[in-house]
Amino acid sequence: MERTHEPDRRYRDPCRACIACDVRRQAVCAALEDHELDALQSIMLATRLEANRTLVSKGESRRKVFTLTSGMLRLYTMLPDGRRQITAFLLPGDYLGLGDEATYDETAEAVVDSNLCGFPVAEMERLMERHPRLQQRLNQMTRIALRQARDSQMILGRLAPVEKVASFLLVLSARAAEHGQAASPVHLAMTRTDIADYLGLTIETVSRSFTKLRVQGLIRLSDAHQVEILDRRALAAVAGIELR
Amino acid sequence: MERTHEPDRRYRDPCRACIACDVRRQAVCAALEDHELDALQSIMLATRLEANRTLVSKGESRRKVFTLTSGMLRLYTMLPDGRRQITAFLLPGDYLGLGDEATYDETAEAVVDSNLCGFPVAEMERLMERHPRLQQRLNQMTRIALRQARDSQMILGRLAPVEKVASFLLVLSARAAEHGQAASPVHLAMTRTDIADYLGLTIETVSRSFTKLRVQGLIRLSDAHQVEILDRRALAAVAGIELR
DNA sequence: CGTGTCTTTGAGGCAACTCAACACTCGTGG
DNA sequence: CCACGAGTGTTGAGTTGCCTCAAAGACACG
Repeated sequence: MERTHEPDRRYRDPCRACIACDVRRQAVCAALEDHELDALQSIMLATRLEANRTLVSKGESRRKVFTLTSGMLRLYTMLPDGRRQITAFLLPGDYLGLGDEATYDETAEAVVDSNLCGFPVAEMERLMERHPRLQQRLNQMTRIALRQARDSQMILGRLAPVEKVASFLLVLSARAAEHGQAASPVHLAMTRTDIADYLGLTIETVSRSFTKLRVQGLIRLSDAHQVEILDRRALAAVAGIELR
Repeated sequence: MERTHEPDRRYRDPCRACIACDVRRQAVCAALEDHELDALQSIMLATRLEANRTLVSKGESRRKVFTLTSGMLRLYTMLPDGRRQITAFLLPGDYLGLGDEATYDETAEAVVDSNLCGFPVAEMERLMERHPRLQQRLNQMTRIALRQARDSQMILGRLAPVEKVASFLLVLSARAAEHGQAASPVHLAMTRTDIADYLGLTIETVSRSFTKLRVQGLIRLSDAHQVEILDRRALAAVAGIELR
């Protein structure tokens, strides 16, 4: 499933200026005024990543950081015996490289074909010195990531399988809404294996949980990757979790 | 177990200047030079917190932030039905209030009698503007917390009970060593209930896991709260996790 | 129309949870 | 001094539910 050979296929698309970017208002660059974007754009390297390709591997030296502009990434770590824990799914606007260590502390792979803006770490740091708001924005994104990780701890540690899946759907729905998309037909770009490795379950249990929610009339599955939320309130009750 | 009545018993201890503080080199204040400490000290309010007292509750308005100087705190959130997930144990030098929202997003309680430095949020923010390194230090601590939370996701999602307990011991041992204490007789200040709520287990399973590790000769329990690590390598193998 | 991937469903076993009892420590008070 | 009770931890027995193993269905692609 995961390949590691040459992660990047770079290209420059002159038509696609930062100022007209889809995630202009959600990514790090939201911290900059329009007229400041050039500085960012000049060190930016557009990157296309095919589905299931590895962008960066855990332990690799951390030379570049990225903003996801389209598609989806999964961040994970793996145990020696192959068990995998996905710690986050990145959506457009999200940032990769929040850590400040010399190496990446997680592997990042594309869930579907994705586009990214890559920035050399050294130049990015120089830029942040000149534009403190860029730094601030990044710190804010780190705090958001921390909150999400702690929510995830609750989900992993204390929720039953059906509850996990219910809360997963609600979180995805909320995040889609934040990105200006419809909240209800939730599109699950990832496979059941990904969901299982994110929720600490097996694929069979994930599948059975979807079935349970469907039978109870809380969701409708037009196909395995399109989930219509029929009863949000009941779903939230099953999730047993506060909606943000 | 948790009480919420008047969390703070304040006192000023003039003999105990910041400059001579136990956690001078580990807490936020490590970012300041000795001669800059006055600024911090002038807005500081020493706080003593008895075991099992609540310092801040989830949802409460976030008026103060804290540095733990001695003792231990647990951070947790609770589901409506009483299930609890502890997301972190804070050790001396750790910071409470990394989030930037208007309210605390987790409850913090003392595991044992603890001492803290409290800082009004508004004054702390003003101080950070004047001392950017303070801000930087806080951001660094946020990134460390994020990494710990993601490690915890792996532990919660993919490790078996014995593996969870083994890795818990190793993490505590490593953190004790960071704080200049002995790595081997690990002192577990928290109860089995706390450990269970941190690792996503029941107290019985935690207890049985300790017994298994003991029977296998990996640890020695002089009492329930003193764990001697007899075979660190084997324990790491059981934990199945990289040692940082 | 085969082939491979992904998903769903079924059957059975095992491990973690539930329930219960007991050991131990530490105060308190008779 | 000992009895008592509360709180905490350990151990045992039984059950439930998730995981394992297996098979079949759904779908895309060549």
